[in-house]
Amino acid sequence: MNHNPTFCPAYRAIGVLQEKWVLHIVRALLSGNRGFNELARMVGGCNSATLTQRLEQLETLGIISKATDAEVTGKLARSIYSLTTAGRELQGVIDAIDAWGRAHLAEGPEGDAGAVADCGQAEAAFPDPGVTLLTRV
Amino acid sequence: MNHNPTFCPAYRAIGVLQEKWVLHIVRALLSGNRGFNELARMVGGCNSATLTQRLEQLETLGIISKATDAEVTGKLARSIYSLTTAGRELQGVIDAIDAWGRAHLAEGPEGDAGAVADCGQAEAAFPDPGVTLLTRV
DNA sequence: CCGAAGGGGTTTAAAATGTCAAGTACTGTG
DNA sequence: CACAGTACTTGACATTTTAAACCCCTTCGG
Repeated sequence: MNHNPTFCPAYRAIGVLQEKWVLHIVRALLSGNRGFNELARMVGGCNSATLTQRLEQLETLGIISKATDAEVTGKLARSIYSLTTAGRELQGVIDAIDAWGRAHLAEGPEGDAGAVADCGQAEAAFPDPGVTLLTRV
Repeated sequence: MNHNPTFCPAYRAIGVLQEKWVLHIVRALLSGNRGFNELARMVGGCNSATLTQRLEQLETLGIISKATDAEVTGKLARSIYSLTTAGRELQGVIDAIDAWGRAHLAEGPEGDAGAVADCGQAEAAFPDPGVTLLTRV
């Protein structure tokens, strides 16, 4: 088996989804449309530079779309990011990851079993670093 | 909503799966156990240094396991990587990504429509670079 | 015995990427 | 008017990935 990027959609899909933050962004957007700073706060740990870049890439790929809120009076309109149809269909991927995570990552390396909060609809802003879980060596 | 790493399995799962190459490695391993070089060829584009690191991390996470094949004639210790139960359960995630990829990434930016090979069981070795699809800016 | 080939890596420095703290530009609020 | 909020940009800095060597070991062909 090979996963030649040119011919294999799955290989390419992985290439897109494995990019840092995209899964987090999609997950945040699945729960509703968001503004830039709002998104930044939700994915917790992604700075504006990286977020701007990812957002542009995802827009180019047709996964998200950016709308400018015309309601705002002045020149600076509030940007609103939302998922396109293609993006919304990533729900299945997120669900699968979510299910796997609950089954195998419930108690982390720290041993905090029982602390499996739902976090699906929580609202507090966490300025937490985007920990990787993978121990860098 | 927040995806606090400490309390949210989904957040952590994303953290693990978004690491470069892990999805490719898991996908390769889902089709059978593999040796180091074999794996390197299959994920096409991942060099040995990175692969070694990822493999170690995935082993630590309990997603894959490494065995040394003692059967080989003489003392040639061929390493064999395989998925653990947890790793095998990522099949659902891969399937979801695969389905999404087929639906939305079938014809890439290059416009090579119709070239959607199955690639699920293909065997040729592709020394292709791990293209990212996301246009770096 | 020697060299080439295959397997399984490690080491190196450089290139690619990601991150951080600031700063820009503009507006609505107190 | 100072300040907070919006959406970014910038330039220096840190981390990650990468290619290319290099090492060890075994089997195969002369």
